[in-house]
Amino acid sequence: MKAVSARTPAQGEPAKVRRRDREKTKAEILQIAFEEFAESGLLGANADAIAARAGITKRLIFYYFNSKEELFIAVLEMAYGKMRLAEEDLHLETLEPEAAIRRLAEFTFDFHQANPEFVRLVAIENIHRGRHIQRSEKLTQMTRPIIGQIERVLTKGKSLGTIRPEIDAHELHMTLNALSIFSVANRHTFEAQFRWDMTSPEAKARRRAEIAEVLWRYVRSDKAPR
Amino acid sequence: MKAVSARTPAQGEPAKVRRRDREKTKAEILQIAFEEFAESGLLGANADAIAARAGITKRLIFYYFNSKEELFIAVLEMAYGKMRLAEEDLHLETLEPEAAIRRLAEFTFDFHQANPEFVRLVAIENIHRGRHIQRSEKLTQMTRPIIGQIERVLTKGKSLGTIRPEIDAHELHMTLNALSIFSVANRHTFEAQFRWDMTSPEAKARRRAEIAEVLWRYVRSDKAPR
DNA sequence: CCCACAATTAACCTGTTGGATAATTATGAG
DNA sequence: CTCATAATTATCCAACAGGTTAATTGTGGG
Repeated sequence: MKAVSARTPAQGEPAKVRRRDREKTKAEILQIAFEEFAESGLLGANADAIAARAGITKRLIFYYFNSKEELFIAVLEMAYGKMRLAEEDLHLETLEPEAAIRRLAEFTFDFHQANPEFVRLVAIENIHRGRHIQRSEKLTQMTRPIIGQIERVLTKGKSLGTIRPEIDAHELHMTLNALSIFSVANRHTFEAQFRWDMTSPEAKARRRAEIAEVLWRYVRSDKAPR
Repeated sequence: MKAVSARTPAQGEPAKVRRRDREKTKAEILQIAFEEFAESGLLGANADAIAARAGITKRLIFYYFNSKEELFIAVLEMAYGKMRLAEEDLHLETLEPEAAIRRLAEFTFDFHQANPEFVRLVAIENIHRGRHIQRSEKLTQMTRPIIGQIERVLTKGKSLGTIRPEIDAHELHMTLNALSIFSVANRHTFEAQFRWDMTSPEAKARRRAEIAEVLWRYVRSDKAPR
């Protein structure tokens, strides 16, 4: 909470007097654009609406981000950046293989459940055939440290004989993401088809356990039945 | 191939003279709308473009389908109907549990790979929170016979002791669909992040086998290691 | 043969919305 | 204090696109 100007606004006074803070303004636009894009898609999101919610003029959006598409790319960069950060906090190395795999599964599931806007954004970007993620230097460069973590868990498990030698880190990651993302991304059509509530705490808990189980049974060695 | 009018068009003559066939015109609009919606989404798809490709006037679309949203619903109904039909041709009952589960996995994978437009359409409908699928009588009524088939396989496997008793048909179906759909729906962001080609014949074959393996290892009983 | 009706077309209308032009205002360096 | 510059606003615009009005034309039944 840094001082914004010479005039100190009275406590509780609505901050309607916009201070000229480049970074803060950009960050606010980005956050609101994130929500709007996740809600309505690239085409559905409306620049006027973003400006209104951010309490600024539409022109400012283009002043800082040039075009709607570039704004969308910036939003993607921010969203993926946050996930990457969260992944770094996982310390799978400290755990035994089975615990590590289960923790990884549960972490991924929880992350997607807690960030449905992110999941929707990814779905939207895929509808657009990944054209923006490809165009972004930052995103094509951005490594995903989680792959390294998974590889280390697998190596350890394979040498201990508790994990099958043929398991591949990328395939595992794909399997896990597929399972985890589906629960958020395909919620609506699935619920409509089967009248199956996927949002209740019980349904979520069940699915969370199920995914961890699927994953562990997939990787575990046949020789070491538990 | 039924006769369309008194005048028989010469072989190879472009059928630019539109015959006044209500059902045929509707079907053509529907097919092209399906492709356009899958390609560009509900908002991105363009009525003029659909009309142009169908060789008719835009007005006809609204004459037959009232609005873009209703056209989209009709497209969804057609697409889900086709999947339902395909599912009926699966005869899992004739197979032993393991073979049935593997066949189910491979069938589902192949269907999604062969019908990426369908997968995209489902993703698009989910972005719109399933609002159209909910509005459609036909779709909310439409049962999915595959669930019954899965249940019968599970029952058989459980009584034989080859499938774990706690496996649930809906959870299994969700797991399989998640894995299968992901390979099509999230192709682009996944490929961009990991530079992992998911479309080569080898990658597809590998993934296909992997999914069948995941599924079987998930459902099989601990007592009967193969 | 003809006419009622349905299929189809041509032309139009209007709200929306990315984006642009140009003026304004706050701020910090000197 | 002041002035150059950057942040911000007010206003406008042109294209696009969903939907409509009204006219036209083909066809099958009488």
